[in-house]
Amino acid sequence: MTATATQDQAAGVPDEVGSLELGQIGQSLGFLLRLSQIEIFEMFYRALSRYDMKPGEFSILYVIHLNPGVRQGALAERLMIKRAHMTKLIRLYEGRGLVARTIPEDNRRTVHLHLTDEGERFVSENARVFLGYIHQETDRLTPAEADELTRLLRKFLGLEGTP
Amino acid sequence: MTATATQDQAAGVPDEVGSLELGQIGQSLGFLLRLSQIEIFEMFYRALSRYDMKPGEFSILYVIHLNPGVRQGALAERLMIKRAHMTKLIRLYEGRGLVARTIPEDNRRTVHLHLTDEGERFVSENARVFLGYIHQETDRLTPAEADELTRLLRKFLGLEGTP
DNA sequence: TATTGTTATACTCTATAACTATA
DNA sequence: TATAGTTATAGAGTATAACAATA
Repeated sequence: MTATATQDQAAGVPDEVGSLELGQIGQSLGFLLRLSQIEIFEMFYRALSRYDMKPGEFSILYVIHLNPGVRQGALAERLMIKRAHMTKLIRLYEGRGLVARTIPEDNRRTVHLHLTDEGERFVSENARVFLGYIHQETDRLTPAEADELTRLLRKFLGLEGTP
Repeated sequence: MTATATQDQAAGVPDEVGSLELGQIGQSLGFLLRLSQIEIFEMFYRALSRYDMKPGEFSILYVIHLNPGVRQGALAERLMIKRAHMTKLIRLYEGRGLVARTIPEDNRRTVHLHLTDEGERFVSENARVFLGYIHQETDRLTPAEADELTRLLRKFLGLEGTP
């Protein structure tokens, strides 16, 4: 295929998408991750757009749900969201009545987060469809391959052995 | 670890990042891809920031280099970049003297792209360090695991068997 | 002096839709 | 009428730096 694509170009034949040569970029983890993420987002919106819930939004609320009282900075670090950005997001969820912020007496610099009753309701109402979707993400792979893919990504991220 | 994190929270013990419970989100391909991409970008800028070259920028020029005369829309589709966005990028590279646009006589709706001499020079000067970087992306994995990871991502993307 | 969160600002990427030229 | 590219506009996500409060 490599030779063909280049020959076609040399011969002035208009290429089509499928025959486009990617070279070593096609083996780049960064390139493949970018394409995969776009693909996942498109799948997500095809499947779940009617639920008016973004992946990032649900993720943050879900992790607060699993870790009531989590410190805002720790949440940001784990989710690789900058602290300044996390402030905006949390204030947004607070404004929507989903998250409550508390400042503990023993360290008044920190902010602890938990879900309001409405936030808990939001998570439990959406968890089934959202978490169910997670298992459909990898339709093109066998179950064993899907497991292996997540295992490798977790190892790449140094997430092995963590919850 | 699941029980511990929750217990700690219930006991009011401030959690730290490493003990944060991610639940099923930690198995989500979308979540892992997002974190992995951030990680790759950070590695990239740590390693290559002095070269004043962004991954996306090099990718586009490299693929034009491999497919001289490629139609702009085909390039956009393959790289999953919206046509409107690709127009801006190509105009930018054209303004920097790296890319030339030609409109073929037989179909004057289309734009064919190729690198200028300076564009070719840019790619050949940067290819070694950029493509060399690609092979360092997966330091935390064994070579076999890195191969398997890219293979699985390519299969997920339906890129198997394409160049 | 270091940590935690906040505010302000700006930039990149991307989406959408309307538009032009061409087929 | 459909296709390819362009233009204009807006929004999301994120980065940076300066700042305040607290330790």
